[in-house]
Amino acid sequence: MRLLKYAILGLINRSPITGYDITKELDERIMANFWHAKHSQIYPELKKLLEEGLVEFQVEVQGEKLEKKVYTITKEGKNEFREWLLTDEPIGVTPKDVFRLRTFFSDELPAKDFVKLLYSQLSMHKHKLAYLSDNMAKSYSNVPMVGTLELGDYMVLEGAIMREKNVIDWLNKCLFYHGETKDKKILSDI
Amino acid sequence: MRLLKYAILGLINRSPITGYDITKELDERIMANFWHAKHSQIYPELKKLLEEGLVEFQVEVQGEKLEKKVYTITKEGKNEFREWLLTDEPIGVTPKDVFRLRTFFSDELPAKDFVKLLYSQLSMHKHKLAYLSDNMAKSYSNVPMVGTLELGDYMVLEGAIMREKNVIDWLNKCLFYHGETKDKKILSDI
DNA sequence: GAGTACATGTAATTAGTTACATGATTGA
DNA sequence: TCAATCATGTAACTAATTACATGTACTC
Repeated sequence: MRLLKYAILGLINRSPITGYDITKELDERIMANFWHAKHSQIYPELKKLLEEGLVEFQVEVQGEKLEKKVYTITKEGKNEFREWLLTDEPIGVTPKDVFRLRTFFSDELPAKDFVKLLYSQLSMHKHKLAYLSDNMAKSYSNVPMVGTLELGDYMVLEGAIMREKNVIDWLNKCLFYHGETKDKKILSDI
Repeated sequence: MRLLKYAILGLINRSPITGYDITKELDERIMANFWHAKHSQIYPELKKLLEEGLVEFQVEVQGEKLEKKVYTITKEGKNEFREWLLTDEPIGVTPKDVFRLRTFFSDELPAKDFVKLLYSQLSMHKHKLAYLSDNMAKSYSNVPMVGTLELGDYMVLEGAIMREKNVIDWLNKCLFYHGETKDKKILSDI
């Protein structure tokens, strides 16, 4: 389905960008909440898009001689991207989740060992939630208008926050089933 | 990281099973809520596990001549599986989500087209939630005991239900941001 | 001058999907 | 007898990760 193609095309469509910056978007910034790719996948894909005439680039020189390729989208690229954006799709297979795989088989483990894993996951997801909430608070004081670039960012960021909260709720439920009460949890946090 | 290895090993560890039935578990049953693989990936992996001495099989004959291989786990297999089950891990990259990719770029679309996509996703996720809830109601009247096989099933099924509810909440929020009120939604459902 | 970030690529390997291939069993 | 399901595999291809490879710019 060439989905990476559309992730990259969409980014270039937003504004001219280098392969390096595309990598950063997909690796650390807001897009990392629903897509990711390493630079070793991005550069070959850019080459392909170039051959297909969907993007083009101009060389910009940074400092004395460091050349960077700034990609822009072509008319054909914009058309293909818009067409893809409009297509509806079935919800497809549920993404893989290693911790749920462990949870499924957790009866093989002494309960106290699994509880330890639950607390560890809980701690990591709480940190991630704090990071995302902080990002949200710093970036938006209210919901952006429909039709703006910012609303897309806002919706996916809110989705990521809701997802983390939900995972935390689930982990707490699993802890509860293992006899771990909120009181115990608070003590363990100190 | 050979994660499919552990998914398969865990299943065989639960009880002797054929490649065909492993496929069904990963394709349609409860495991599909957090892992999946096609038979074309499973049969070669079973071969590998066999070579590594982690599993073995006996041939059972169905009817006149249809042979099936029933796999069981070896002592070494059980040890490796238990060791893996105990290891803690970082939360890792967020899984890819095509609809969120579209959402991120939704400003490129006329609002009414994106709203249509939102309603479509909402409908599909509601159906999935109904299916999962039905499954839960039919299978469990209360939470299984700690240490039972059933608690693993219960926790991941509950996790899947919570996840669907959460996605539905998020879709409704996105619809709200686009001026779609609950009233409108109810009308559109008729 | 050293370390980090910027910048772009390729090679080798592993993971996963789609298509090809074959045959038996069961129930309507 | 026909269709669906049971049952097991391989081949070709696409997607993704890890490792290899190189050089510049900026800041302390």
